[in-house]
Amino acid sequence: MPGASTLAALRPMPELPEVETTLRGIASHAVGRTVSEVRVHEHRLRWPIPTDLPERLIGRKLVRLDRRSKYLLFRLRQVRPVSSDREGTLLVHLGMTGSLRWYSADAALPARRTHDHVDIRFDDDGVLRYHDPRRFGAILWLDDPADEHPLLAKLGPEPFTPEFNARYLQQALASRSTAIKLALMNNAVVVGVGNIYANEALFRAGIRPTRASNRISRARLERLVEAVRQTLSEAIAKGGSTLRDYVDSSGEPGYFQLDYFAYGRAGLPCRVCGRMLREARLGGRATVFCTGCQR
DNA sequence: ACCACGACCTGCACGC
DNA sequence: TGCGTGCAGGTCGTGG
Repeated sequence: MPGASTLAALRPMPELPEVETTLRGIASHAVGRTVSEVRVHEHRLRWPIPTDLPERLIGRKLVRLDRRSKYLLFRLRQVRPVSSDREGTLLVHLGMTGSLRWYSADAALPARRTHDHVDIRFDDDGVLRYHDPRRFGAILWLDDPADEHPLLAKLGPEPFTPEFNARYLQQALASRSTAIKLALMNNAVVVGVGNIYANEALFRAGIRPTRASNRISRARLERLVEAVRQTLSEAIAKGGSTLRDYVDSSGEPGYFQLDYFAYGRAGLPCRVCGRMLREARLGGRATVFCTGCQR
């Protein structure tokens, strides 16, 4: 068990693996259910939760649950009072401290705690509860086609699709002299890479976070693409890194965490070469790297 | 067109 | 002990 200060330094946030883990946890319970009740206790998130959210959701059946970038997209189709092809999308973003937890009907729903902002009840009496201390998250209703919504329209490729490859990256970065770490975290370049995984992927790829984006060889971009995928997929496989605030959809405090090479390790010896890891600030974010392993 | 940075928000660690 | 300060971080919006 690491000391308390170490834990604090390693407090992960809902990055893509955590969002993916949440999706998988919820989908098995909620898909196919119809919304029966919606309670909004606090509407002040990043944007106000629409006041008509209950009437939008009630009587609609969750037909699919998708993820685009770090957005969870609940596809809902009208079934009551009359069935129709009307479909809409509930968009949920966890911000930095948000979590969604499913409470099955088998047990009594626990009393609301501080920062429990929304309850969505389904026809089997299961409840999806949104919790978000810092309220950086978002809950919005999108009329279809949701993909044309401004929040989704200009997003870059998903890291696991074939579109995200070294050729694409080289072209996307060709006109950018900005630091590669900032480019990686730019959602127009590729989605789903936040601060933690940007640090880790760059370490694994052997690329200095401050390096100019358009000064990286194709071969090294190949390595970067692989590093991004490996870092994310390892984290997903481990159930998402878990942090103080983040709880997965069943409420288990995740004890899974990537063995970080860089993130949160400034001043500690590099696990590969032993040199002391350096810290810089890039775009206001903690940036950790090894002067020996990363060029 | 591009880029840097402020703002949003709470909880926690830290120093005086 | 208690208080003030800074940091954590996703991402939109703004100003350069």
